[in-house]
Amino acid sequence: MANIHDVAQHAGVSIATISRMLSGENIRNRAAVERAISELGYRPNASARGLRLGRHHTIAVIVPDISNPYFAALVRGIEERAMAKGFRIIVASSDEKFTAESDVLGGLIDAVDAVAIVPAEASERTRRMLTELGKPVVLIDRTVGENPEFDLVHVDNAGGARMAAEYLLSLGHRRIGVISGRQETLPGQVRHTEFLDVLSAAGVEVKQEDTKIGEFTRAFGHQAACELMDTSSGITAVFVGNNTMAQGALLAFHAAGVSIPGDLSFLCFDDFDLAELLPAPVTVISRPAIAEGHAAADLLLARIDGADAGKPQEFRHMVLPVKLTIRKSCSEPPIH
Amino acid sequence: MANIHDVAQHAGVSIATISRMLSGENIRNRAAVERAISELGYRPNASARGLRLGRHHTIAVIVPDISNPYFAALVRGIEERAMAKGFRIIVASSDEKFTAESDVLGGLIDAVDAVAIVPAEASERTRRMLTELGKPVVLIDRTVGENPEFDLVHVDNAGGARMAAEYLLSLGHRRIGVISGRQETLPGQVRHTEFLDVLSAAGVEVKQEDTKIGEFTRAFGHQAACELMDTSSGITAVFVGNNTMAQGALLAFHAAGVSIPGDLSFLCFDDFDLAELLPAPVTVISRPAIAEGHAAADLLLARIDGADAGKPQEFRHMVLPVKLTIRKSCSEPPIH
DNA sequence: CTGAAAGCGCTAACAA
DNA sequence: TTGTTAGCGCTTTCAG
Repeated sequence: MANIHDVAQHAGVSIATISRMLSGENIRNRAAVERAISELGYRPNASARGLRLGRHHTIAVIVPDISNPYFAALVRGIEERAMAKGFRIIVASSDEKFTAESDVLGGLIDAVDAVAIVPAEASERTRRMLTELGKPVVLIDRTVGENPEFDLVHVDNAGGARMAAEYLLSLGHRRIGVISGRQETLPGQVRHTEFLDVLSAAGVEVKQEDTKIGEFTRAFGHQAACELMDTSSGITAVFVGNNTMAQGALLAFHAAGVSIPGDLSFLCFDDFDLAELLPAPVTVISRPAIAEGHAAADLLLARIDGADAGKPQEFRHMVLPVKLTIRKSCSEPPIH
Repeated sequence: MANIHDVAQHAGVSIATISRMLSGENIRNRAAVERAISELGYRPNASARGLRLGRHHTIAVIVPDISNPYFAALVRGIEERAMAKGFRIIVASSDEKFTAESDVLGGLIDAVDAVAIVPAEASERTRRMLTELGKPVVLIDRTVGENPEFDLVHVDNAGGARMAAEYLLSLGHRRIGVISGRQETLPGQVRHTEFLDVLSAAGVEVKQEDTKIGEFTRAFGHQAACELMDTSSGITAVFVGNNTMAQGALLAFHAAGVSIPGDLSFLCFDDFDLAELLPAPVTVISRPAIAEGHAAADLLLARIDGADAGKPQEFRHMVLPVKLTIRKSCSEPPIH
């Protein structure tokens, strides 16, 4: 581990000269220094530089669960942009727990320049914790507290829910079930209410017993589907709020021998691998996870530059489009 | 951002006392210091500590692509164990490129204590690059060069391939196609040759034209399946070396209207989500990605401790078991 | 264009 | 048990 002193000695100059060359200044015998650097395999020490500069070329990325394909793709998007600008990322999973986020960020914050987070809670304490970090923050997919002073990236949840509702309506469905995620989250809440609003405007009300709200998990999706089959025999279509719940629900319907779309039309948010290969290739509202990652990283990188340049910036909200991918899991309701 | 001086002043002691308390020593008025710390919201600066100690409580994790579900699960496993021991992880995707690995690690190495990597190449230059890092390294899933002096975690590829071959043989298949990944990688090579060896021992030879070798990608899997359909009409079963290639192949067979297992039995390495929901739920050799991550992190953490304690350790190879999950994509060959 | 020296925040001798 | 101090590797004044 050669350090700057070794290089200086090797090249017969002072350490200041090395440092200057590394930061792009012109020096007299650049050739000798370059040779010394490559001969010794010198790499500036990141900790020393971070300590001195207060900048670490590192972004903290906190997601609920890195092993969820959607979040993995999101992280990939952030990583691509960050790497391109010479930044690296520290990744942590929160398991949807505020305390995990808080602990991780507490121990991390003075080693990173910015934070990209899919927050577990929309709570006030989350907003406060993030504000107190004193570093650029971008919220992804979900908001937090009231008027958060952060950049924000999410997809057009309302538009997606609207397309879903209109599509189901256009096929003739009038008795529809809904499986939605936690209403304390932005996507959980917006997708749910917007979907119901569109139906309602068309004179279609979703019954209490046809509405299931819970965690964004495969387990809850499964449970909700089972409950729907138990208690409400009348629905002809179901709308599910995300991919993990959708997988659970699909498994439950399949196990119970419910034919899709013969007995039940199925529509959900988020695409997934192999969707085309299912017996009834599933129709989805898909969103661009990688692009969301790109947008989030761009926002952060811009703000880091801005902080350097001393120019304050407005907080920006980026809303990315979703699209309705029609496959074969929805049809007209069965005739009675 | 309060620092140790602020705390010392606030509590009326010297900075050394603070530092001591933080490292668990007994001090006289611990109460006052604790109060000062929480009032000022003091957090020791990670860069300063890293610079001073040369230890960073950080592990670099390099995988080919974090958005691949298998690698995402692997990272999750590493993360779980690392976090539990107070370590954090820096994640980077290499896109199967040596240069990316080398660049990333070069810029990273003096900010981390150890490296977990799924290396892109089994090449000698990879072995050398990793050795020159001078830090604990664990290789996951693949080896590198000859007699690498690293810990190694992988699954029982040979056993899995053997089970696959025996299962297909037991169903009566005699003309079998193989789609395998890059032979420069451990799993690519072992799965391929072991599979062929078992068949060969049973007197079954796989024809040249029924063997497709390429990248571990969805695109290659698709292409290979298409080629198989074009050139070799005689195969009754196909064995695919991993999940991404399997997805591509499945898509191709489906598009061509090949019925599984009616026309063709299908068996692959790696489980995937929704496998049970496919028209022919696919039979797989599945491996424990999270457990591999746990094992890798444990090895690294032990070695970091060992380095501290000055006790040298043997390099350890951990081989985790795989299992044959029989679903419905394999049957007896069609009768002619 | 260059070098000497201060100091980022912390830990670990060393002295008391 | 405590305080003083050197120094981890680097960047950046300040003089030259």
